Amino acid sequence: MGQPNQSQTGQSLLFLTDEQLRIGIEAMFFAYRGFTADPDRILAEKGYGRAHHRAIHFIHRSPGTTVNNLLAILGVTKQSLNRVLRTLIEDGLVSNTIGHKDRRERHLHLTEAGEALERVLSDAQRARMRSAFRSAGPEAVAGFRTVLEAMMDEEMRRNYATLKDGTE
Amino acid sequence: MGQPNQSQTGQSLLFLTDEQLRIGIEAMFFAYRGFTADPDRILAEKGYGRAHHRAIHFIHRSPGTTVNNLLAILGVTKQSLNRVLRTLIEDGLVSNTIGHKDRRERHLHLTEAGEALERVLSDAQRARMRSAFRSAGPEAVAGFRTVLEAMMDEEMRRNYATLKDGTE
DNA sequence: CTTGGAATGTCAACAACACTGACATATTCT
DNA sequence: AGAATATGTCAGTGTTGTTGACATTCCAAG
Repeated sequence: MGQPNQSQTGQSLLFLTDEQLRIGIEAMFFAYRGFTADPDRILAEKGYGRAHHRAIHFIHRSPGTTVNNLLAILGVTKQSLNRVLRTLIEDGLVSNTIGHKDRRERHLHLTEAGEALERVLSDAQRARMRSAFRSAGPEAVAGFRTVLEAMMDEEMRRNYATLKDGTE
Repeated sequence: MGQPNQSQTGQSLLFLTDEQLRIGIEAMFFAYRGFTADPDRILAEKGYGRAHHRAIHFIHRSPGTTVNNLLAILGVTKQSLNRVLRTLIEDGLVSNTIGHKDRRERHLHLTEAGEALERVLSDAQRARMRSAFRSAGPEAVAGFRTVLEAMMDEEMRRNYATLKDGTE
């Protein structure tokens, strides 16, 4: 693994050297920091954290989703999610309605205040993404997406794909 | 800015719609999870966390670096870094030598055991990165890097650039 | 040389948020 | 009726971030 892999078919695989991979790894690290920096600032002012942002984002994305659905997407324990959800409901940002088909389920929606916060957060995040996309150009963006998709766990790739299709 | 990319009929800017940006945002989210998944598993077995991994990675990358250098790169408080560093030193993974030019500084190095753990961790992370790069191809990788670089904060982009050059 | 400020690093206490485990409740399925 | 499912809660623990206080070392002005 740690071995240099130069004895392949030659220079066509130069982008797979350990050095290139290290650069990719550090690019991920630093870029993710930028990716979360703007929302983090807004959330900190309001006494929320990144976990609240994730919940708000995916409830906005899939209105009426259940707690179990959210659990699968976020990949945290229900105790952890519940703590976040409880504060969001108490603060009137998320509503919690009993399912009519299966009354065990709780369907989650953003309230008007919740949608407002979501907009502020995603505007900030989108602004940075837009600026990065614009300066990189469409082909770079396509490559960006291709690599990220290949980096996901299989299970997450499925979540991503269904979200990508917009079919929920 | 200078060139006419903006004044076109919108066709060429389709990749900047809010929907496309949302997909990019979620791709970052899910991919980062995959990116950290393998090291996280190894670290959990040994009772360490992601912060330990970051410290180990950058000490390996820049042997002899000082605590202050590391602080600038990692972007955390010195108290937070110190806790992590202390356990690594206690466990014999990192060595801590007083600077001879400036005796306030501590120069950090990985011990043999530290290098061994670094290798295990980065092998795991590189394996995933390599597989993603290989299946995506060189052009996608170039785009990936371009977009990530544009997404960083200015300050982090400087850190990244100096690391990228390998000049420290 | 001494002294005071700046730089560097360490210790202590606290908060956010993840985890596990155990358990309660309501509902649905068999 | 009893098993399984979906949700919520309580208690305890660990990592990692924060602030505040403090010790050590260096350097430069007096």
